[in-house]
Amino acid sequence: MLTDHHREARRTAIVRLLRHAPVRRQQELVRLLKREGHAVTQSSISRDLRELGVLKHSEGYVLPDNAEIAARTQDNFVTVAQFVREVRTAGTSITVVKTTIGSAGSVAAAIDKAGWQDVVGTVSGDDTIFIATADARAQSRVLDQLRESFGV
Amino acid sequence: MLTDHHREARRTAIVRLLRHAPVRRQQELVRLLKREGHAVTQSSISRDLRELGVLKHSEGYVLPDNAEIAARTQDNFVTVAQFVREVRTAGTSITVVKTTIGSAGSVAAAIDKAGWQDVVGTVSGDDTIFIATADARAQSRVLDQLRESFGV
DNA sequence: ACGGGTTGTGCATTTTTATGCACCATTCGC
DNA sequence: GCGAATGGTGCATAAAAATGCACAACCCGT
Repeated sequence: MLTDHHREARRTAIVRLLRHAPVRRQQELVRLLKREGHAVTQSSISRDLRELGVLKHSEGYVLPDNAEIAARTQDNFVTVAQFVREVRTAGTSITVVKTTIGSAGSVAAAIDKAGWQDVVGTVSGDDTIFIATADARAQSRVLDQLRESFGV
Repeated sequence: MLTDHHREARRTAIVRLLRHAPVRRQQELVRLLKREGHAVTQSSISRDLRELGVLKHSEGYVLPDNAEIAARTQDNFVTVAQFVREVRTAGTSITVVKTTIGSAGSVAAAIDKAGWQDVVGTVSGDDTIFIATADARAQSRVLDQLRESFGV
């Protein structure tokens, strides 16, 4: 049995995949998830979709609105991940996250709420977030977590 | 092979049934439709739902929004039927339709658009429509058509 | 009147989705 | 440390939905 974390990470990936392109069959979703490192069968996917409140249209699966998604996952990032455009390092202590215009505040709030130990602090403008870390090693761990959370 | 009219009448009934209560299986819809006089099998229902753009949620079928429904049926009444509360005769030449507040105009427009020969004219207030007919026989035919169109 | 084309439908089957059951890992209480 | 409870998962299968095919009815052009 895997951990809750694996399940939540998979469900976050499902949401992202469904936003990205139409998926018409659960087996197709199994294949796409496998490509991302999530080994899972159709029966678990069926349960995930039901618990996420996803709808089935003849042309593909449709996500419920963001409020419902947020309520049904334990992932702070699932509803803001879509606004993240780019994650890059600047030197050894600053990590920069670019978002869509106007969304930096929401994304920064989600990062703060995650309470990552390695984050010394964050500051956000309109479409840019600076994340400060103590050193390059901490920066590297934060980068990994950002990439996992936002799927970039 | 039945006529287009039968198909459209059945699809209007499907929309009304799905608004009324949750339906989780196509076979259940077959049964509900049969109760209303529509003899049809699961395979035709599957096609109807696809062509109406209906979505499947784990707790039941979900209608797309009204604009999409209107575009996918040939029925003027399908989107306004839900606002009709009561249909009664007043004497032998007037039929009164009660609607939700503010909706009488939309419902009256749909009746006008239907172009029923027996309708001499209509007048609508905020939540009430008067439909004039030449005589009791014409009134009876209009009543039948109203009941069929609005499912009351 | 006839033939061809189109469309709706049901039957039977295929495909897809949901679920019962068993197993395993983790957590918690004693 | 151990046993019980809980929860996630896959396997196999049941249930549900989608679809290929054949047929029939209607419409239209000749």
